[in-house]
Amino acid sequence: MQPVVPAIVHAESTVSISAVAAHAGVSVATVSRVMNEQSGVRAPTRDKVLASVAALGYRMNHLARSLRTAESRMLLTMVPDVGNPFYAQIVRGIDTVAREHGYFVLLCDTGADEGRERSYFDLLRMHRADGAICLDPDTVQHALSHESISLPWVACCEFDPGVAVPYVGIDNHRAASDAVAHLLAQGHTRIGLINSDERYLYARQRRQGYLDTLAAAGVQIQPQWMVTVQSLDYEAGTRAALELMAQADAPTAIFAVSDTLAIGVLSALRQLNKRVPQDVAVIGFDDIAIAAQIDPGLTTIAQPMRELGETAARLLLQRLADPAARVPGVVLQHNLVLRGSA
Amino acid sequence: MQPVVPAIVHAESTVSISAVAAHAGVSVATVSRVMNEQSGVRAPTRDKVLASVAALGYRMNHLARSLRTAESRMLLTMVPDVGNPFYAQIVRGIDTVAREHGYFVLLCDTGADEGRERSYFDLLRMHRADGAICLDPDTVQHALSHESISLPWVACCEFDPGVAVPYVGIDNHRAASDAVAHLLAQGHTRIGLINSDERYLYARQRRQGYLDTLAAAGVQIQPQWMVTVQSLDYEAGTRAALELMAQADAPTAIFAVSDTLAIGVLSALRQLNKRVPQDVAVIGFDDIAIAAQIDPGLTTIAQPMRELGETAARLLLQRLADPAARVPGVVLQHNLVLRGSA
DNA sequence: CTTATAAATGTAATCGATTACATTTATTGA
DNA sequence: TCAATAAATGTAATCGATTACATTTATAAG
Repeated sequence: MQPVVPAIVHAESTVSISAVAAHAGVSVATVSRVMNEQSGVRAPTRDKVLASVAALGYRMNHLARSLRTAESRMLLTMVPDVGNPFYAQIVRGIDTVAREHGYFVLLCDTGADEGRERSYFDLLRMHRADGAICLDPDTVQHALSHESISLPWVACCEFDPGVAVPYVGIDNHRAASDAVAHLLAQGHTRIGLINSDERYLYARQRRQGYLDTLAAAGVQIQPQWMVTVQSLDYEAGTRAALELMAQADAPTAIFAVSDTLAIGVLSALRQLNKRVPQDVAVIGFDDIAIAAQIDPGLTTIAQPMRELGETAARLLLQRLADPAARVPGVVLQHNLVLRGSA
Repeated sequence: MQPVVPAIVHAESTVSISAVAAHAGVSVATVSRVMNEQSGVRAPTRDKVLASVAALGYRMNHLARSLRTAESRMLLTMVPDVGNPFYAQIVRGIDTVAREHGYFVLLCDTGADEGRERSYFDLLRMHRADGAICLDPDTVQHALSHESISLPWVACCEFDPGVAVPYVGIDNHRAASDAVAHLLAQGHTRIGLINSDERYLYARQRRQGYLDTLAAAGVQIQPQWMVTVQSLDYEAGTRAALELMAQADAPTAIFAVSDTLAIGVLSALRQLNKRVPQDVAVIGFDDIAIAAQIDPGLTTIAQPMRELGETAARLLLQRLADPAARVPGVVLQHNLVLRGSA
């Protein structure tokens, strides 16, 4: 009944280099040379081999090669949350560069959990990946630094200054400062901060940028205007904003360290019948695609997400190519994108 | 100056099973048995081995094991666009189940490109992954079906009915029908459709659901109210909506087959000073997280994204465990989520 | 205290590639 | 045409695990 597939197709999966060699009447060494496009094989021989390869449907077993050559051509990427558009864009950047260089990306969602991260790091030790890019909180990185300092990995966005690992990121202190300065320039002095989990270096740096800029402007800092959230989803932003606005002396502007949080904030303000930006101004961080779509448009600090990913991948590749080389840290430019919300 | 790491750490990467065996004074077979928690090793011997493992910092080389056992414990996941929140959620579902079963997920962004997909499928043939989950358009799947029918993979969301491959998805025809029926019930008769690339089965099915439901209601179908877009980003939705609304006889309701498109539609309507839902009602598809955050909230057809991913992973695992078993197709429930936009 | 039997451990082949080195074949110049 | 040399090809060790089978050691029964 079912008019199915010829038996030969099923055989595909078991064709080895020696089968090809036998079929072509040459040695495995010759087949290997052909497969790797090495010189020193006469054209007729090469053709014979390629014909056998085609006839048998041979695909090289990469495991065997990796075992022998001790490289897997996989790049491990550890992100706290693949679902977050910010990380998704970075991953695309990594993927682009990796593909260009013949690597595949093994994407792992750690949930910023140290245990998961540790288990993923093992993939490096087990030679299942050649190198890793870590986007997890620097505190998590730090916890692992003793055991993994000698492993080939780079840090992206987050990095522990005490760990000698190549990294790429932005100047978070300056970026936060720019955001707050913009709010100050608009006449706001009651500025709230919705910050994420301070295990993240960026959270600590942005808070400091916030504090320093307010201080420099001679604005009194109110601890109750700073709230910390444990996750970056919309609801977290909403909850934080409701908390902030419930205060007698509520802020007139809110700086959220992530666009997802900021969008949650906008929901909260709508719920409270506050107009944005007239009653409360809102500024976010990252400039994810949705920021331009909502109403009002979200004013935010743009990070070069693709470029962050691409750079991280390049740094890693560089390190793999020359493990001895001193790979520098690189800081990319952010910039303030003005839209309707502030 | 730099008070760094003891030399032993660097040695880690080269410790093999035979080194452990030598250190512990046993054979490699015994070490292997201990590592795999097999019975038949006396406690003192086991302890000796484990002590050596710890002392040397041994990590098994998974490549070698995979070569021998012919399994890599990797699951390949091919998605058209990792950046789309819909796919991101599905991926998380896959990841959860994979991890539970000791598998890692190799995530590949194909951009719905047949060539890329083909090259990724090679990972299966090269034994770098044990099985694959494919979310690409069914036309792409179809193009590959001849060569890959015998490979262990399953289809998620998209599937080619002509290819005997396990799949999980929803009833797109019914779902679209539900959406259109809701708009009809609200009194709309001029209903636009923003559909995506019809290489996708879901696009064809949803269009058919749209057409059939209108026909059943005795509503005249206007071809110019159906527009097709090539990508699912917000801008595509905006452009499509502008095109739709530029017509003399513009629709009073728009059904977009993706929430991202629908959000783009809302932008367009705002630009045109149309009120939603009073002037134009909008209904989306997927129920991604942002749908609940915007104003007005997006009425949409919810897909069980996590569950789709989890089910796909389970089907695949099932197939790997018993390649002979006839794995059925499974259809999950969608449901209409009413918010402000329609 | 033997011996039969069960349990623990060891030996060596194997997975499928790569590659140093050995051997065969082709090319060149006299 | 033949030796000398260069080029092509082959042989076999190797990567680091698993595992069937062989061997040694422990336990039980008589």
